[in-house]
Amino acid sequence: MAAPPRSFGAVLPAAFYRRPTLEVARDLLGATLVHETHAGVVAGRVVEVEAYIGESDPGCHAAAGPTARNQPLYEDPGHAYVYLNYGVHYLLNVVTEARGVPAAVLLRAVEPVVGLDLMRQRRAAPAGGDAALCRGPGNLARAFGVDLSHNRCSLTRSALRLHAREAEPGEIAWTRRIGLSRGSERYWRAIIAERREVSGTRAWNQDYLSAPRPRRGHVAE
DNA sequence: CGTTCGATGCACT
DNA sequence: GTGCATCGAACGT
Repeated sequence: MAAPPRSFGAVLPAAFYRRPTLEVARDLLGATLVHETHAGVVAGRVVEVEAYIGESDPGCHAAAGPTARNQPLYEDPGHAYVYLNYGVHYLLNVVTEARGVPAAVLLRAVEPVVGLDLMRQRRAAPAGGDAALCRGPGNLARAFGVDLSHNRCSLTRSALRLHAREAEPGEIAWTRRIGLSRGSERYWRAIIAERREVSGTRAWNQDYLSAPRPRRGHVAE
């Protein structure tokens, strides 16, 4: 069998997610995403996230108000919002703010830490090596075995969890969001700078050099 | 290095 | 019927 699972920080409590989304996004950098399944344990350190905040955010799935699909965004902070994108990839979000306030943080990339063999299996050993195993939100979900069955699951109680970071994450940079048809002008993507596991081109990742700081004020009423 | 394009399922109009 | 919070292969510079 594999080596005994190493210990991580404490599981992040619901109160962690019940805060302004940009603060949650920032504080998720360096946290550890863990998933235990019958196939084994995988874990990785979060290095890239994006915030989606409210019905006034054109990039947020709640931009047109509540629908059947985006219902989890309106529910309890600390739960997962998973959906199928482009008919091909599952994307994993963590719900933030408060009940009734549709907001979430998209997990876009982690640095593989535990269960690399299982990740390689699930990802069919991608070109780019281990740094690419969980680079990009679709790849991350695949490497972690996350699919629609994890929609609405509690990230504070289930086999899919986030653990508090145990060390400072390093330099954090805010950039424009990537890949959106609307809302890409907002600097709501946070990355740990200079990490090979972060997705996007050099241009996208250097965009922060002239970027304003993210605006505050997206707090639940 | 860069850009373009097809695959693919389903929510939404 | 339209349009994606993507990915990787294929091609151009």
